[in-house]
Amino acid sequence: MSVTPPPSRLRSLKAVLPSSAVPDGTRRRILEAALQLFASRGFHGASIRDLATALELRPSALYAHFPSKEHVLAELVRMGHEAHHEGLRTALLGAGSEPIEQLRALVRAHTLLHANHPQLAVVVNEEIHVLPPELAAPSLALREQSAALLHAVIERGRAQGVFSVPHAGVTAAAISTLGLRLPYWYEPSAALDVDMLADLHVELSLRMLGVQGPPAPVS
Amino acid sequence: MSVTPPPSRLRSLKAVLPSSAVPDGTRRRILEAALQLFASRGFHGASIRDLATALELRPSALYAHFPSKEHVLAELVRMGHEAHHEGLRTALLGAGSEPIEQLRALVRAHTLLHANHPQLAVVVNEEIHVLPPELAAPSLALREQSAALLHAVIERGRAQGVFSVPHAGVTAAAISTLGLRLPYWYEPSAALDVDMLADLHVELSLRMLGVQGPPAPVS
Amino acid sequence: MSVTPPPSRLRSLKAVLPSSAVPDGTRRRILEAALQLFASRGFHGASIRDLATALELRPSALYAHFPSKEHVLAELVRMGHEAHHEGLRTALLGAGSEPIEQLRALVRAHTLLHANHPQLAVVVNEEIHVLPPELAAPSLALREQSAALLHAVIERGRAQGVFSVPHAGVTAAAISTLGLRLPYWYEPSAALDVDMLADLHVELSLRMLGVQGPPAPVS
Amino acid sequence: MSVTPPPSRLRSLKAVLPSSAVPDGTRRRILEAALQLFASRGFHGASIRDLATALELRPSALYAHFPSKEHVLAELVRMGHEAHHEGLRTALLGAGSEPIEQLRALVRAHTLLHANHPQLAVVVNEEIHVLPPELAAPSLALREQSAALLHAVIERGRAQGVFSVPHAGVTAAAISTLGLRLPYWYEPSAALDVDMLADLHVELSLRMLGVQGPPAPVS
DNA sequence: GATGAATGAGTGTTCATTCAT
DNA sequence: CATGAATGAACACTCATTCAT
Repeated sequence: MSVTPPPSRLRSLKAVLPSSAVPDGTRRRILEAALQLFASRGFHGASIRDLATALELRPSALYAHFPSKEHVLAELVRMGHEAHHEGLRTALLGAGSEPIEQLRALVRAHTLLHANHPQLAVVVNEEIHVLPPELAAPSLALREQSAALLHAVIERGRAQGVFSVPHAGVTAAAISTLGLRLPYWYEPSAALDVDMLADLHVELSLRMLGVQGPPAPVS
Repeated sequence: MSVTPPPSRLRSLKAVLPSSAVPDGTRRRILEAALQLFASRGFHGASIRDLATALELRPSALYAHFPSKEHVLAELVRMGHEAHHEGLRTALLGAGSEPIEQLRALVRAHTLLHANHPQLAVVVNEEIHVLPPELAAPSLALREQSAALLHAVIERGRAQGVFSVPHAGVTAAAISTLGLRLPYWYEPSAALDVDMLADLHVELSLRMLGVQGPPAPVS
Repeated sequence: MSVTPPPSRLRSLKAVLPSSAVPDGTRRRILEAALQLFASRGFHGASIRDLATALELRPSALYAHFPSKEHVLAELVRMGHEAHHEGLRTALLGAGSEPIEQLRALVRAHTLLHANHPQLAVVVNEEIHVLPPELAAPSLALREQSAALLHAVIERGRAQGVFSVPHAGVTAAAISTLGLRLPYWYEPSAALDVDMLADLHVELSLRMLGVQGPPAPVS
Repeated sequence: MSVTPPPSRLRSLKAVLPSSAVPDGTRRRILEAALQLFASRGFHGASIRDLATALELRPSALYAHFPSKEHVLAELVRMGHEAHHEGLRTALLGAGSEPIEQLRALVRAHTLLHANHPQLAVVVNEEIHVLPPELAAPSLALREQSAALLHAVIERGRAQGVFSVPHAGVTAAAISTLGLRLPYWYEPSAALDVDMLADLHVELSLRMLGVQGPPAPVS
């Protein structure tokens, strides 16, 4: 009966995998289409038939590449967490030893990842809970490692007296959150491109950490 | 057949409706059970049968109270937005005319609502997208009004020179976001109760707005 | 493509449940239709859709009465074993204390049950192996009790010297087997009705046990 | 996904083809693995994928050797019936002209075949019904010829007055049945090896035919 | 001979919903 | 108000089989 399109929580941008690790071919196409569908309708809201239709394949063909729908999600979630963790780690490595520079690098990378891969960010954060524990575990481990990177930088900055913060945990959560909600409202534009956005998030983070930034430009 | 419990994205606290507007009775019990289920498994992940089972009722009995599963969600989403909007409006009314006091009031109310009603916050933010436009519209309108309250305060503060901010929109988004992710990590405790949390969010918000707070206490 | 009817291992007699314990209604109709289908095509060869079609129902309607296809089979297998065990026990109770009379009663009951309920005999014996252990267990327990009845009679007869047998176990198996293959070749007729058949099996059993019967009639 | 092994109706002995007519190679390996699987799970319960997995092959590889799954079964059924018929014929040829000796030979051969090739016995008897008539026909013809051999011996013995039997058909069925259920309970052991079993079946058959055997040994 | 990718039909089962009682 | 029985569509997934390589 229904001819109206199903509701979607994200604009239908082309979904882009962050990793070059997945070789071209049907497997990659499945992951990309699934990323798009899971991001816009949720794991339970997107059926294997929807996925097959989007790929111009028959549902059964998917099972030559993944043992189950859950495994497709698990792979996306794993890739998302790895790209995120790798992005943070690489940023930190190029940032010298100053806590302020390290924080700049982390926040910038965090924001760029979420702004450039909004679908993956959504899937990773909203759908990981449908995975059974054994499929979610590797990603949850990575997540903790990534959180630890931020915490360590904040603690070092505090120890050195460059950060001044009422509550390290809540502040760290606030800084993380800056990126996590991006996919729901941000869309790159000339007036606010990803680079400017990253700069703004860096500035806001430093303010929360009690670091006096340069004088704020007019809006 | 399945023995293992389905994965859940939230701890299974007792779900609590914010409003006294719903009279006791089966209708209220349905809303409370649905809130719990939709929050922990998502709208598509929780079936009418699950809901009926949780209520010790037969699925068909629910249709005497709501015309469809979607209408149950719509009602929750509406209540959530109304409670939120009402909470912000009330806070603002009691806050005097100073932008700093107004912002304090808004952030405090925003944080308390999300900390005290985590299930409703999750359902309102993650599941509204499954509603067809006509059911989602009233809530989306309220949401814009609530956002406008925050924007107006920030703009007034800026005009009066008490807020100094690199980008009003991004900063407003950052402040809103502070509350939205709470349900995923925050749990009230003696070491960090909801009141302290609200104070911390106020402090972080003011810092982002360039307002020098009191000297930060250690940890 | 295929328009030819699926192969069947049994003639399509009306399947008859042995028990009056199942009340009339859809549940009973399902059991009867399943008995017919499982007997003629095997559990795996008969689909839920076949069953629903035979009942002029939609497949989903079956799940209001049984939680799974396996549970339908399990119920049939249980009923078959209970009817069998009950039949043997009742026969034995009315047979006095003479081993020969007791054996007569057991063989007669065993044969009548298999001859009168060929579908149930086939399902019970050929399909029980598809049940998971927990569903098969009660029936397997009954089966052992039934076997024990026959063994006990043979042993008592041997102890009293009225039976003379080269190997009790093999002979007991041979007597049991007399009934088990009946559904594959026997069809009641005026020339060989179930009563005559039971008499013949009694005679053959006694001969195997070394008991001199009455002079054999000419074919 | 399933971790528990599928239920099986036969112990997982190594399945052994009776015939040296099948040359070594993949075709023979397929037949042996199929024999094992069809015997333990039934034709419909064992998939081409199961078969390929057991052979460490891909499903498509099987189609270079057999045109369909049904043809694999048909070949097994044909081989089983030929081995059986050949076994009976050979036994009869070496048995002289006395009905008693002929019957001894037939029963002995029948029992040895079923005891030594339980999987084939099960497949031949329980799965032939899934074959379409044209694939089953040759085997059914052989089956009738084998039955005719037994009937002929019984009739000659009756005509000569050495057998005395209440009903030739029922008695012949009883004698045949002796072998058919063997795979479900018999396992060769030192206490009851196949040779002893064959002797016992000969003895039981002769008793059913009214021939006084040697005095029965104790147990 | 064997493979990997695909197909089309079909599997058992669950879905939200209806309706007579 | 609530139930039990039913529906029709959809679900994730498996089936035997094909075919280009």
